[in-house]
Amino acid sequence: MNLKQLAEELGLSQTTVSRALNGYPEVSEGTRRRVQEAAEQHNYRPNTRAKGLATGRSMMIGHVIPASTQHEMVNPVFGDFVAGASIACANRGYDTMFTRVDDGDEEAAYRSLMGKGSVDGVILQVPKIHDSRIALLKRIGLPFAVHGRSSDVTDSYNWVDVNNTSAFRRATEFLIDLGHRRIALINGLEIMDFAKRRRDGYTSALEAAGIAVDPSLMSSEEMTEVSGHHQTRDLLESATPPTAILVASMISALGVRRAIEEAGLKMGKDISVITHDDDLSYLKNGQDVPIFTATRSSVRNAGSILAEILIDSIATPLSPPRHKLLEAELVVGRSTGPAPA
Amino acid sequence: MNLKQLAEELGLSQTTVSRALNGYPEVSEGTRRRVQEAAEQHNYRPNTRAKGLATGRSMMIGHVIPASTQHEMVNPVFGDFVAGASIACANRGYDTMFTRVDDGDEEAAYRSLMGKGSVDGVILQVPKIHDSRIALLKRIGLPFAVHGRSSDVTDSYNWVDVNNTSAFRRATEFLIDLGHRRIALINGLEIMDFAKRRRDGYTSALEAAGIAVDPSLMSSEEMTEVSGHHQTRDLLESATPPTAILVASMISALGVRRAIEEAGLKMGKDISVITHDDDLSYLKNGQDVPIFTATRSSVRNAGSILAEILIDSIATPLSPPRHKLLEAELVVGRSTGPAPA
DNA sequence: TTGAAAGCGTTACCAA
DNA sequence: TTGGTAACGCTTTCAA
Repeated sequence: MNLKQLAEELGLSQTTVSRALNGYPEVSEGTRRRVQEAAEQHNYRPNTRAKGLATGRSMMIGHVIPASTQHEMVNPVFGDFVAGASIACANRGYDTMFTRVDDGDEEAAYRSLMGKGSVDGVILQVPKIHDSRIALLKRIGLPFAVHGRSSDVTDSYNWVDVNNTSAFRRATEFLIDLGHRRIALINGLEIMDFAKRRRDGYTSALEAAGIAVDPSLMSSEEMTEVSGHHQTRDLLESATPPTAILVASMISALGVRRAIEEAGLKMGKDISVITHDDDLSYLKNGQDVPIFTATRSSVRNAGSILAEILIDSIATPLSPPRHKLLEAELVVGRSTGPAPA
Repeated sequence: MNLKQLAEELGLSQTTVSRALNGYPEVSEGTRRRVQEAAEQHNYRPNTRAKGLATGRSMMIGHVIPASTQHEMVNPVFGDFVAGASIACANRGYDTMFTRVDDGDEEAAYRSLMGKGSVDGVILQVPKIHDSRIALLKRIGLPFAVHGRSSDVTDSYNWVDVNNTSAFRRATEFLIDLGHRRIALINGLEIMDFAKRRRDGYTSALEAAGIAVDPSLMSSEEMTEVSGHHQTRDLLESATPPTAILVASMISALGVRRAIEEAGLKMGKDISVITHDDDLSYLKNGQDVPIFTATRSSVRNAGSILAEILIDSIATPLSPPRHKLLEAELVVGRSTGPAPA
């Protein structure tokens, strides 16, 4: 059933039926009800492509996943983020599209999405410290928003991020408070912006406590079980092994646990381990200090906020962000778009 | 740049340009080259929605993810499957769309996708033993293919599955060969078809070896770390604990490991544990017997084959599957569609 | 080998 | 408050 047939059945014009269904004010209440009922009864849904062609919008938000980030899909937070974003999109009438590309084909993918008009905007994840995608998207004019920040990029853009720096600072402080002095950091690749921020949090806590930063205790690799395993093994085999380990990723942590077990050590007794995905807080001077709190739900929340911001910026590219910015424990949202016209 | 502009620039009609770009034979080679070069140079891409409207196809394959299956997204095999499918789709010119729905809204989601014409077909995952989605999709005429099977469904449909039964039979045989007699199965929820098949493989191996199936050694719950943990704890606390555990999911296995560690037992010494995601084979009478081999790449492969099958069935709904069916170690593909006209 | 023109199912402008 | 009609950007039939 299409609009034409529905209109004929009702003895009305397509125009009126369309208006009634899309909530235009100039339709009489009686007509509107009649139209809505008929539409309901015939299970009518406007064709996406026709609607898109007429309006010039695809009502679709894209996610481009390069192969190298592929293993990120293993990461629960990826799923949480995407779920949060896609629900928020759906609430605003937007669908979610995935494009999986080989490394190096990303630029082509964005150009293609833009050229074919298949999406109204894209969500960027896992930005690098210097991320060329941002400049590209600005250049070709495809609206976007970033989950995370890109330190070296001076262009303005919208982003939402977890507060990695303060989370890792607090975690390090916690371990210091427990009496640890040799605290290792098992980090992700530090071309990733979030990894750099995490390290910054870690080093700043050490420095504040007057503990020298020891490079041999810091390790930066892909966040996989295999990497986590040998990063840990190397640490444990060194002349002066750490008494505590701070792990940036739940996936790496699998390998960390395994290596500790293999070394015959007992976690929590011989060595302390904190992972970013732990839901953790502790009492300090009678105060409950959060460390990593509900990371996964924060990320889901971030996805949903980010989607909202993106969609707002699509609807009215030059208006100020009409968004309540969050500055919650772990989620920081900020909109640094151009000033309104 | 759109077709009209490109045609004007070339001094040709839209018709000819369209034909040249879409590989129609009746275009002279000279014209074709000229058109292709101009298209290349201007970075022209046909608008998806216009093309879709004209052809009646959306060139989009959908995945509907209900909230309850959400946690499946945590499972690496989910990512692998989706990656395999989406690459295969891309190779055939199809995009991939995700719809995340609340539990119970699935039926509405499929109806909506069909009604709006947003997808040409959908991929079903994690079928239940009796799965009502299959009948629904047949009823509304939305092409689909299933990753896994639905034992209680008698309708014909296309599916690709991992051979769960034989994998779990072999794994159980392996443990029996090692001398184990009290082998536990930590399974997913057995309303899922694959979970039932896994149990069947497990029990059939026990029966073949003359070992009585002990219900107290079989546990069936959600595949989460928390469940895996307490399933294992219960097993270990029983009067007659198992000497080996067969775990259906890598996520549950996290909890299993933790529970074993907490009980002060050592894996591989006090108790043997095999997980479905292990890449495992063993020597038996001088022969290398595969157990779980490269499950993740099998699943990726399954995704790709399934997408191909789905797309073939969309293109020519009544033709016989022109597909090479696989009967590899762990992947079984089979097409049981209606006979060709 | 090429082109004109009629769709595809909507929305949106301009009249009535 | 309603309707006629021209877009939207492409494919496809029919003619030339």
